[in-house]
Amino acid sequence: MDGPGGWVLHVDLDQFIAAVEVRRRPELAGRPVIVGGRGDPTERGVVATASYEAREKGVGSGMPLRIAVRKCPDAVFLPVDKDAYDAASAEVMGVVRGLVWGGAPVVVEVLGWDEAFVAAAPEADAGELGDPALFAEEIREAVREATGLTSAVGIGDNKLQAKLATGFAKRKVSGAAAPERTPESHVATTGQGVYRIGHDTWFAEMGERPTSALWGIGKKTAERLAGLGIATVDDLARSDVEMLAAAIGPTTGPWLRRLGRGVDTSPVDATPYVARGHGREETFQADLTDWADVEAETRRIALRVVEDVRAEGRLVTRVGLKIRFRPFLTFTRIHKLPEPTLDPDTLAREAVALLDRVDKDRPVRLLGVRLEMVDPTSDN
DNA sequence: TCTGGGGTCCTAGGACCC
DNA sequence: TCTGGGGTCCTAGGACCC
Repeated sequence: MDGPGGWVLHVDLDQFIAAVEVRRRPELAGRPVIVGGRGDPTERGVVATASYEAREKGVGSGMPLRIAVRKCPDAVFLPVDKDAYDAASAEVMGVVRGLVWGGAPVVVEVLGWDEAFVAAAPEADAGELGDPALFAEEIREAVREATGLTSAVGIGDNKLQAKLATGFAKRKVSGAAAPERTPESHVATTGQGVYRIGHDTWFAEMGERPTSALWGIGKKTAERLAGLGIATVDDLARSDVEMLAAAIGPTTGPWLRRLGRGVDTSPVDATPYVARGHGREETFQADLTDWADVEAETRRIALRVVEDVRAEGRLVTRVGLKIRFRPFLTFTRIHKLPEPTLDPDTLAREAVALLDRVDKDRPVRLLGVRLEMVDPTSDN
């Protein structure tokens, strides 16, 4: 549901991880800061976030730390501190949830550490909502005042549009060139850090962009679409839905076309997130060559995941194993248990048993264990 | 690439049953 | 053997996102 005003807002914190680190260590302000792995750029690991100063040197998310340190040798490297980001995120989301719009507390759907959709509650007074851009500024100011963290806010007629609008808002904040605009869509432009896309401006904003600009279309899907003669959002919007269904899949094909048209009917849903499962995986600093070590590490990781799952008290129905061999060959194996259980030894043995279903002839780079839990909304 | 870790959802194919 | 047609369950992998 989009709420009484029909608007959806999307809040996205600026440089969240780097900002949290700089907030608690102000002496880092203005320096290139790279957060990733254990904070040691000689180890295996990738960049989680790079500050603007590091980005200017060509460092970006997902880049191996060993490459990042070459591009930016004077950067400060910090380990990923999940607990700190969890806490900062809870601070921010608490502020957002406390906001009132149209006389009622807003509906907030948290997307991750640093993002949330916001909509007016069904019981809000539509006549009192006013300009959504003003409320967007109110969100940004409330978050900044309470936490010291800055953000951008996108406004849309649905979640898809709001999410994409935030990207445009950030482009303005970071000082990069604003997206090209038609005279009509220029009207939609609001202050720094806020941007609106609606059905009225969708094709002017998005039509000529590549399909990969859409939320949900990555490199692979963009390439597949290009193979079908679909390069831009306009092309996708005009594509034949039967052809897409046949070429891409009965669910995904039609969904892609809806993306191209800026259509998204999914509601802003404040229901607390319930995980399907939990997993842990670990890339070893040195590949494991002794199979006894592989079994011992699998057991250790499995027991860690059991602890995570036990915290929720839901029984485990499936046990999955992920193994990555040198050089980068990845396999998954999964097994449905005859009976759901939470017994650590049983689950660890199930994980180790899955190792028998892969070849044991190469050094092991990564091991992962995933435990899927009973669906809380059904009997099993 | 020197290529993390935590998730979600979808698809395809095989097994199995009637 | 010149080997039906669904429907459902299970597994492996792909793709995407933060």
